[in-house]
Amino acid sequence: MSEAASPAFRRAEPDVRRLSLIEACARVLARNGAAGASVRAIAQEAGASVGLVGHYFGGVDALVAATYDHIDRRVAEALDLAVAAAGPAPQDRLEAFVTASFAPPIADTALLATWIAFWSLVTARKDIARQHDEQYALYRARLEALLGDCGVPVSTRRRHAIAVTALVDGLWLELCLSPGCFTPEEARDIARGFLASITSSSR
Amino acid sequence: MSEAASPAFRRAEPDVRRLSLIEACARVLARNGAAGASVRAIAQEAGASVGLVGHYFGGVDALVAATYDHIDRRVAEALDLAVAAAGPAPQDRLEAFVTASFAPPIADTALLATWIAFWSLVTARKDIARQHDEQYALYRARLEALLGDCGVPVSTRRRHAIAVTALVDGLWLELCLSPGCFTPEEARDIARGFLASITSSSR
DNA sequence: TTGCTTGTTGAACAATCGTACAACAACGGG
DNA sequence: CCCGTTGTTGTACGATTGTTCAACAAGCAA
Repeated sequence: MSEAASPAFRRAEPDVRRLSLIEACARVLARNGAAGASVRAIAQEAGASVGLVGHYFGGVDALVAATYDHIDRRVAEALDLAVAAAGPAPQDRLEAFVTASFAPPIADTALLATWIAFWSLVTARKDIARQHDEQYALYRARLEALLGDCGVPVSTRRRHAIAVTALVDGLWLELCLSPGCFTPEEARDIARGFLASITSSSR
Repeated sequence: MSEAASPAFRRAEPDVRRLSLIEACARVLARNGAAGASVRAIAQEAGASVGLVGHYFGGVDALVAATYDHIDRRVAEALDLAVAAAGPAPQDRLEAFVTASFAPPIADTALLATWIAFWSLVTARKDIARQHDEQYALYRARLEALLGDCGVPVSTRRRHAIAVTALVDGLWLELCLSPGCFTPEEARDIARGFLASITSSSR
């Protein structure tokens, strides 16, 4: 009697497997913090073997960097979605872009864990520092474009983009780090007020 | 012939030894990042043995927490110094308090490393989360007092303190994380402009 | 079916981790 | 001078780390 035993494992499309490892890494990061994100913990979370991490990413640091990159893209998509849902008015679009950082899925402790793990690599590794610079520049460029649509002149656009980014980052960080200190609504109102002071003065 | 060999080690005052371990921890954190802050690396940096860390702090996490606490106090002292040097005018004192974060010794990659290492513990450990909440509340209370001196009414004081803290934290973070993206002077100007919009509207 | 490609596994490895603890020695009080 | 206190040392220990790699098997082509 020939018995077709269930396969010991499934072969996956490279991209699919990569994604499952990345998502597992994000979950472990959120659950155990940066210190607990070991190869074995991530592999177990993904239902794969330890060797696969090395096979697809070469090392743990690279996997963390890839996880940051992936989550950063997801954040960017969430921001795009918020802007698209805001309608055509430039002011509304700018406000939607900014305040989306204080609501799910962006304001999330799980995201913070990934960010912190990534930041802890920026100081030591040069290539990761460059990756951070690039993604930060990308975010600011999007913000500058939205500011431009609201009539903020080129001369002050860069400066205001830096300011808004800092304010949002600071609020988001504290919101994730110690929720209960202030509410997402308060953060949103603060950001709104700041945007109003910018766009009203450039008209 | 009785030879008085040079002592193999010196006994130190408990506080002195604690401090030397804390400062060594900060240096290692700055040099190797959060991942490289092992008991052995810290002990070697302090010129002490591995056992002393356990003797004085009980564990590495507690040492990192103590390091954060110590550096946080040093930052508070630096802020006090900046305020004291600013003179009597409330506006000047507030501005000095805020803009001091963008200059040495506060704007420093070494400080950032300590902060990140500490943040990475906040998610996982409850007692460290409470320590963070307390120190954040302390900072904000100082800021609220300075805002009050500038005539900001009680009703909006809390909200503005949260906003200023977030802006400063965001600027400080990015300044340390990728220096060269914008200058300390730009950060200072941005913070100044924000403070002006707060204090001028409450008069 | 047969054979090849290659995604996948998991054991093995050296290195490093944090903690515990018995032995040692510096220092002050007798 | 000696003796007790205690700060200090460093080894030993088991657990865990990241990485490597030979063996295996899933899936596809012929």
